[in-house]
Amino acid sequence: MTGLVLRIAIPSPLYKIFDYLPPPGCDPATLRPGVRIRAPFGRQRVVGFLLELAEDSALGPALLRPAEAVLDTEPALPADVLALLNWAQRYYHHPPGEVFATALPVLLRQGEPAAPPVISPLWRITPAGHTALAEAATLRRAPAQRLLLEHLAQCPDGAEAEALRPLVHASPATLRVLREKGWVELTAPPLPSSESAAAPVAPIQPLILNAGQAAAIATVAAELDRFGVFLLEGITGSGKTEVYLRLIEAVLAQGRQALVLTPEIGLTPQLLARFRERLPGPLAVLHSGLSDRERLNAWLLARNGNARVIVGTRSAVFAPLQAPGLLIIDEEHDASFKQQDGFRYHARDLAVIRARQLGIPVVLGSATPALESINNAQSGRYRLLSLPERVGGGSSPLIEILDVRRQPLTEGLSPPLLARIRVHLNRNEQVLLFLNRRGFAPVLFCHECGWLSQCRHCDARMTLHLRRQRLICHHCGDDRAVDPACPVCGSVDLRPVGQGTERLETALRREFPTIGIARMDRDSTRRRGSLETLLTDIQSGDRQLLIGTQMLAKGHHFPEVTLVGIVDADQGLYGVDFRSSERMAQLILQVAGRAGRADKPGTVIIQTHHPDHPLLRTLAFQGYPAFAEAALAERREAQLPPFAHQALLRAEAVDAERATAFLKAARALAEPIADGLELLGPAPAPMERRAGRYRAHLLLQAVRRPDLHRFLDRWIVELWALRPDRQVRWALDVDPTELY
DNA sequence: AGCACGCCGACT
DNA sequence: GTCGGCGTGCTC
Repeated sequence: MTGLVLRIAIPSPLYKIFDYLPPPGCDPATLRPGVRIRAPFGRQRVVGFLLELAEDSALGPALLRPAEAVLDTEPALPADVLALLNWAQRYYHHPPGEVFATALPVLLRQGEPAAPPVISPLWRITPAGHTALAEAATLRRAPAQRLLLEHLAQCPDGAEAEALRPLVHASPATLRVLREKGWVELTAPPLPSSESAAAPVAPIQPLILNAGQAAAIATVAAELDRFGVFLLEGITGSGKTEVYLRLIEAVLAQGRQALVLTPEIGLTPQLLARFRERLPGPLAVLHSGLSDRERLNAWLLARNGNARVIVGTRSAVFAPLQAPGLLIIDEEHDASFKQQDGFRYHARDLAVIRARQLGIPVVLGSATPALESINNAQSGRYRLLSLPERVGGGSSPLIEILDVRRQPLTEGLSPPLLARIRVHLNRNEQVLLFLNRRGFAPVLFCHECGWLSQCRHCDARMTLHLRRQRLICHHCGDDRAVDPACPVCGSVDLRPVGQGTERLETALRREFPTIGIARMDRDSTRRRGSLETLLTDIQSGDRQLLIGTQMLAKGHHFPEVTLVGIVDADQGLYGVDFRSSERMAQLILQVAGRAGRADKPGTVIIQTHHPDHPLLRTLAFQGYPAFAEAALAERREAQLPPFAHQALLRAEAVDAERATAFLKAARALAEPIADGLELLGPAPAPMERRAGRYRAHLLLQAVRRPDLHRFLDRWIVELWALRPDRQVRWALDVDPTELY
């Protein structure tokens, strides 16, 4: 008999839960699972998370230290998030302390009190402001002020500063000026009590829905009170967002909340503006661009129910909700939902688990669903909702395959593609070229001695960035000046090999000297605000030719684009990863979906050296569903996911031998208990050396998921007991999506 | 991961 | 004589 023992998740990478005695003189009533606890840990003090109370400890009672203080009066996380984290910890076999820490905003992890959130004040136009706006003469020379004033005139309830930010360049300064003139004022918003928030929202102006939208809404709306996974498949422009909005309105009318997850780049000001405009009350937004304080504030608004709609990226799947009613995952196929380091969870998969635990629906939306999701729909685990038509009619873009074999390419562009570009430019239409490789050229090569711009730390070449005059490794970030001569033989005959967006831009400027060109990639949009400027220029028609990487494939729509060129589809066709063709297909269609509108459908031209590739042809001539069908058939044949389930043990070390030795030992432990499993490896990772470390893999595969997890439950314990030397870093990745 | 301890080499 | 390099061990 020990008395009360606290089981605490301590933020450390150890595969353990730690037992403590209650803090001296603490009221046992405060010890509820989910409260944060400050405790001594080794020589430090940390903030842990109370998982459960127990009567005794496997460790002798004499060895337990008392915790220091209970930091919360109420659990920091609601029961459903605790249940989700417990599930995720067991499923992903990740150290509990790190799992529980990911669900808390940084400030709470550091022990900050969870004080009530601050609701941002609202900016509102004053009567004097209305008068000023009515006089034509005023503000003629202050367009930014005028824009804000006009916008606020349309918002009788006022608007958050954050919502005004995208409208003009320096909105805080402009607002300050307007306030000094007495034309706008700052008002405290009414604090929405849960009752008033629960009241049905005012009916919105009826917008005509097409049959697919109406059916999708009706189907989900009829089942808001129970668990169900709905795969909402609809091409770009088919009105998925409208379906989300209607369902959210239905959930709000029941006094419940909706949680919407989007890819990081998908969380655009346009999307948020549309949500703010349509949905009542403050919107809680959770993404990586927030300060710790803003993030905590939004998180608390979600938890106490002041925010009825929560929009966020991956980690928002753990957002606390006061009355959860609906989960939505937009662009559910997007790779950014899978965390690629540390706790490698998949937010889409966890959203499904969370919805099941809560007994509420979850909607997965995409124009190009993941093959896993399509398979789940076919097997009846998910319900498929299709939006086959574009809103306002119009057809999908026509896709053409352009055989570039034996064609004279100018910087990667074939004569037929150049001719087509010219036709569209002459018609004063916009053209978009997609090339998923930034920089000028992926390699610099010495024609004299064969030297290549090899990275010192990786098995990769350094990319030439001509404008910045640097060679940059896109894998480790190493960066050095470009020598005018070969570092080995001194020859000045250095040649850039292959194409990047920078080179494409240069070539097109030469080819079309009078045309405005916009390049959108991480390099050209690095400066804050430059992306916005570029988008404005594109919308105004100043730039007729758009070049970009996948940055261009997400979020933004370019209605005046009538021709899309996929400069190089070949990387995706025979990639090292079995998912590369799926990703290429999704990317092509995402890019295609950026273009055109109902009365001006776009054309997509795919340049390839493999015009007979069956999957590429299926995609081009029969569309994504047929492509998915064919790709799934190949996966089934090869016994690859989703027809098999994988886990990947990764190891890396400066010294290759140590990494492999660990994986060999891990394999030896696995063999006697690997019933129903296939073990592959240890094998070097596709890029064996990266950032100065050698990386190797052991892949585990099972046809039946329970076999895999029964195995992992036993194996993970033995792996931790292996205690490889400190040089080796290892991690288990359950359901890996990237095999590099 | 942190953090301390501990044991060897080159500095004011 | 000490400062500091990083190998090793531990964290309820």
